[in-house]
This record gives sequence, C-alpha cells and structure tokens, in this order.
Amino acid sequence: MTDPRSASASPPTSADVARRAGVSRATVSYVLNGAESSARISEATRARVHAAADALGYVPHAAARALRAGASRMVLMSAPHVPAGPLYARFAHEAQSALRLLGYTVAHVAAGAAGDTGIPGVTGIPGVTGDDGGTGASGNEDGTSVDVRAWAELRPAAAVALPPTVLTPADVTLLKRAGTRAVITVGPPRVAGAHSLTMDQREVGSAAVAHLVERGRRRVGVVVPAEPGLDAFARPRLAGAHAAVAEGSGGGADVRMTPLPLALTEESAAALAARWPALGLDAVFAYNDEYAVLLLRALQDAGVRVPEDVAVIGADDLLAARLTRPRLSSVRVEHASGADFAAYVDELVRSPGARPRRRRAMTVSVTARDST
Amino acid sequence: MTDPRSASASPPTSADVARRAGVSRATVSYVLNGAESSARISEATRARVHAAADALGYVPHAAARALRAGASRMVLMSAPHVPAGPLYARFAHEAQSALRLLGYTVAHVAAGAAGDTGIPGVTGIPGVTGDDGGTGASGNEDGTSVDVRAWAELRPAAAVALPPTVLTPADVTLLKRAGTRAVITVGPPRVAGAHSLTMDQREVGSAAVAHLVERGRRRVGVVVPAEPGLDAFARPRLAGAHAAVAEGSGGGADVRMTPLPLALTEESAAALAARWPALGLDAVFAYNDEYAVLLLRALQDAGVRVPEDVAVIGADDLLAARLTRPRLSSVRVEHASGADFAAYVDELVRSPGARPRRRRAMTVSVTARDST
DNA sequence: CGCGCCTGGTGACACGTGTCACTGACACGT
DNA sequence: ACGTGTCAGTGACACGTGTCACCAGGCGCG
Repeated sequence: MTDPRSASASPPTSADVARRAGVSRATVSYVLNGAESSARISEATRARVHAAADALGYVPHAAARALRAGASRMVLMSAPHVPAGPLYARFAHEAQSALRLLGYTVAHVAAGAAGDTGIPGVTGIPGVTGDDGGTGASGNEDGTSVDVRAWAELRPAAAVALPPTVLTPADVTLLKRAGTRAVITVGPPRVAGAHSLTMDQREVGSAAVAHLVERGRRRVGVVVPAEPGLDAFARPRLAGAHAAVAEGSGGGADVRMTPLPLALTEESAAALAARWPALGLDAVFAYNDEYAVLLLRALQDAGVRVPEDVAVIGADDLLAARLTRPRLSSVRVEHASGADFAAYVDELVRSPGARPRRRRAMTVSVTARDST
Repeated sequence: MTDPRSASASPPTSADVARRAGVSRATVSYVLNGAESSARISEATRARVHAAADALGYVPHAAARALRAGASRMVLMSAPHVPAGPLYARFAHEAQSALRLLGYTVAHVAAGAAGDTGIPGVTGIPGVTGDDGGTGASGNEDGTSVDVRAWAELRPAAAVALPPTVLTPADVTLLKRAGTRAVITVGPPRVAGAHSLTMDQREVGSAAVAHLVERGRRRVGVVVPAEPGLDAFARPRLAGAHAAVAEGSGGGADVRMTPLPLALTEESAAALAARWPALGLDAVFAYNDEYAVLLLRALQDAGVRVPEDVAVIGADDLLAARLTRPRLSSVRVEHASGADFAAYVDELVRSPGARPRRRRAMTVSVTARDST
C-alpha cells in the first residue's frame, strides 16, 4: 500500500539517534538541546550525536515535547474572516515576526464562523454533529463557542483575539483553566479577566469629525459599510464620530450627523449620490479610504463638487487616497509596532499573576489634503 | 506569586474527571470520544461523566492526544510575508474554512524571513544564536531552512506552501520523513516529490498581452513591481507576457516588449511617466490593478491620453479598476474554490502512496473596459 | 453444577521527550 | 587507604491520552 521508497515506516525518534550514535537517549537530549550548563558531554560524543541526527533527518516531536514541558511556547492569534485592510495585515505580520524572534511559535487560526461541526477533536468524524445533543460541546454557561475549545486544546502560552473576534468571559475562563498564561484582546470590547490592548477605533471617528468641524462644516454624513463583516471596525468609528459632536470638540455644538450605509459597489455608491441633494450635507467622513474613493467618484459623476459643495475625508491613509483628484484627506492610523506588542505578550507570559491591565497602542492623526 | 483565584494549579485532566465521576479513566475516554461502537457504557454513567467534565471545564490536551494517535489532523499553510492581494486572502480563507469542515485544524504559520534565531525548539533561549556553529541547524544538504524544521516538529498531516514560499527538495524530504502525508506546493515552481496545485500566473501575462495584440497594439510595456516581496507573483506574469509574443498568439510576431520597474509610490510613477515619450510604447500591461491605477493617474497628469495614445490593462479585477476614468480593463483571475482544494488535500492525506500529481486550479479571462 | 454469552466496566501499556538522581572511573590531597 | 571532587554519561520517571485485553457478575442452557 505504501510506497517503500519515499515514506519509510515512521519518523525517527531520539531513541533512533541514540542507537545510531551508540549512546543513551538522555545524552542525545542533552546534546541536542545545547544545555551547556546542565551536563558535560565530551566533544567527540557531541559530534557523533549530531552526525547521527543529521543523517537520520531527526526532528523532535513538538507534541511530545510540549507534553513533557507542560507549557508550550505557542501563541495563537485569531485570523479575521474577512480580509481586513493592509494596515491590519501589516500589524499581524509584524507581531508574528517579533514573537518568533522571542522564541514563540505563532499560529493564526480561524475564529470559527457560525455553525460548523461540533467535533473539535483530532479523531472526530466530519459528518456527524454529535448524537448526545447539546450536552457535550455547548459548555456550561452561555455557550462557550466551539472554536475556543479548539484553542484550549492546543494549550497555548498566549491567546490573542484580534477583532472582529470577540471573547466571552466564559471563553477567557476556559482558556485560563487550560493553562493559557496570557489572554489578550485587541480592540475596545473589553472582556473581564483578559488583558487588553486597546486600539480604540473610536479615536478615528473623533479625529475625522473634529477636523471637519474645525474647517467649518456642520452637517456631517458618516459612511458605514453595508458589509456585515466589518461591523467590528465600523461601529466604533461611527461611535467616535458621535462622541466628538457630543463633546462639542472644536466648534459649536450645532453639528448634525447622518449615518450613510454604503456597500462596496458602484451601484450602491451611485444610488447614494443620487439622493445626495436631499440629504443636505456639507461634509462626509467615510469609514475607509476605499469607501471614500468610491463615494468621491460617484459624487463627482453626479455633479457634486468636492471640496466646494462637500468635504470628504477617509481613513487609514491608503495609497488610493493620493490617486484621486482632488487628493483625499485621511485619518492616518499609527499602531504599536509588532516588537512592542511581542514584548507585551512576553511580559504577560512570564508573569501571569499580574492583574489585567489595559494598554493603549494606537495614535491617530489627520493628513489633510485637497478634499477638505 | 500567582493569583490563587483565577489560575488554579493545573488544567484538569481526564483523570480528574474520572475521580469526580467515580469511574475509571478509560471510561471517561470512551464516553467523551462518543465511541458508540467500541464500548457499552450505561446511560447513567455517561451522564455522570459528562457532568463532571463540564463542571471541571475539562478540555483534552491536543499534544497528548496527537502523541498517542501518532498522526495529527493539522494542516499547515504558509502565511505570506507581504500582504498579498484580496483574492489571495480570500482563497486562503476559503481553503481554511473548507478544511475545517472536513475535520482538520488549520494553522497559518510564517514562512520564516531570513536571519532568525537558530533555535526552533520549545525551550530555546531567544537571545542565543547557537554556540555550536553551523552544525546544528543548517541541516545536511543545501540548507534546510529553519522554518521547515519548525513545521516538521508539529507533525502535520499536510503542509501547504503558498507562494511566495518555496520548498526545496530537501525540505520536502524532511517533511515526509517527519510523517507529513501530503506536501503541496501552490504555484508554478514545482518541487520534486511534492504534489502541486498549479496556479500558473503566466497565464495572466499571456492573456493580457494577447488582448492588447488583438486590439492592434504592438509595442507593449510590462510594469513589474520594484518591491522585492512580490517577485514570486510578478516574474511568472512577466514570463507569460513574453511567452505570448514568442508564440505569436493572435497577431503578427512583430511585437516588442519592454519591462518597466515601478514602485508603489507617486514619485516612482511620476518618474516613469516623465520618460514615457522616449519609450515609444502604445500599450502597457501592469502587474496589478493597483499598479495600473497608479500609472494611469501619472500618465494622465503627464498629458498622455488613454486609450488613444496608450492602452492600459491591469490584473486581478479589483474594485479600483472600476473607479478610474476611463475605466480600467483587467485580467480577471478565477481560482479553484476552497472546497475543491480542501477535498484535494483530504484525498492526498488519505492515500499518501499516490505519486505526485499536478492539478490546474486557475482560469483567467479578460474583462475589457474603456482603457484598451 | 459446568459452560458460554452478554453487560458494564477497569488495568495497563505505549506514544516521544526532558530531566533528576545516580553510577563508574579516575585524580588529588592528607 | 580514604574521603572528596570532577568527568562523562545512564536509568527511570512523568507528562495526558486512546485502546487492547481482561474481569466480575448475572443469566440462560444443557
């Protein structure tokens, strides 16, 4: 059945290496883990062990190692369902690299969409939803979601929930119960018991509206994505916009705000532009530069002048903002570096006793161009 | 030192569950794995076990399970360093979801950039680069890169290398030696011993050039990204463009081709546009719609008319292509669905004896708009 | 009673690793 | 000769799980 040429019986173990080198398994372990301090092995023996390991293509079994060690050095990060923006991807990538430099193995795992197989395990049969009703998977309180169980099974050193992933307090409890030393949520929805890195998207909305008000605009539309997946990012930005006018930051408190749902299609934008005159707005803050560019184009096609009739500001300062005419003003988001984040995670893993803290990790600034 | 309230001593094991339910550990295992067929446990006992497990918040230890089982159901996919386009992200996400429905645990792991700690293990100390010189990590032949070792340590059921990740034959050998049942590379660079899912980017270049030639253009520029990270995608597209003219597809063989490096900045685009008249081109194929939009804007600013003076075509059919004036023609890429891919992986895992095959998984078509 | 069958469950082993405690062998100082 | 110390290395256990082989007791049947 199996091809005898390529796939030999089973992966080599440290016992195989020991046999080949003519030493004990303990010696192999000492040599390969480079523990200078704990044992003294002669140079000749070391060489023999290394040679044997290389010849056999020996690679230690991570599962066995983690089992013995009790604590693994794995960091789990939730991967977003919806392809998020480039900054987001950059942050995730930076964090990953920095953590790896600190000796962690980083894995991005999907944050389970709704309705998948109730069997998270290794030997589960895909088609079966579980005959024992809700007793097995649904957990104790208000529904520990199944993906968190999968996370807990891996016994990670740290778990990082990136938006739009949300963790319930029950999730956090389960993870901590499974030995996770640091549970970190990124974003404003704070969860009891978890550390959090606040990247408060509300500040983006506040900064945008403050900028518009400062320029004398008073009737502000706010474009919110019609796509459901982006809610986790969009809602805080809208909330921030509202907060800014409530505080009356900058100018008078006579600012009016109108939410404008918009899908990422030309049709949707054209429809919005068609009813523009009836809205009576003199400024608009779009969730994103992508939405802003889309709307800007539709407005211009409909004869609305920017910035004379209406000021437009986007967010995230994407390249696209610089390619429109007029060039698009944008809220620039500068987030913590991946190295900082990694250091924070590492600190938490080392001293898990510390009570949950919050840390700000984002600064925003307005890049003013020609559209406002 | 540790907070006695939140983090109790150690995660509960199946032995704890057994003690609490007043049964043996074997019974717990039978009940929790739902093995109807293998053992007969009374309903009352089953209920007691489930209750105990829920009360304790018991979650099985994946490492121990994998160790015992020998083979895990984990699929490793390489995560690109550079944030690739939205289609790419979509494919990766689709594949992940589909695999999870088949009962696999999918993890994206970074495909190690150059120069990191030589210590892949669990107990490695981050700062130390390894005192034993090159003997330990560098492997046997031409440098098995360290990240592949990390992959092999996890003993995945399957490993998927997405571009720009490349696997050497030595890498493939190492993985197979570690028990990986399916090693799959995606993209044209075929590797001996590995299965591959060819998503041949050359077809994109061929289709674009064929379209331009069909419209009567003869002197074609090809924009290639100056960013090094995109080489894996860009080079094949350029090669495909060359191949198209070599074959003389469509029109005469008198087509001339000029590569045009371009960075994703306004300055770079302006510089290229400035020397445009000297190039004497009547058409341009850009690696990507992003680059195409950037160049289009720069050309228009420099007084070059599109499509009268020069035809412009991009690729990937992004939203941005529809927002320019004139609207941008683009090569649309339709890749295999995530479900298909997952089924392929599953098939390979089940019967690893099959000799490496190749499978096409991409179709391209030209969406003609106003810029050509 | 002896024997076999079924129900409901348990004891023990193996998976591969890291590390503590220990062992010979040899040198040295008194 | 004896205690002490160092060198080079080994034996054995524990980590948590899945599963094979076995067992106690009840019951039917000859």
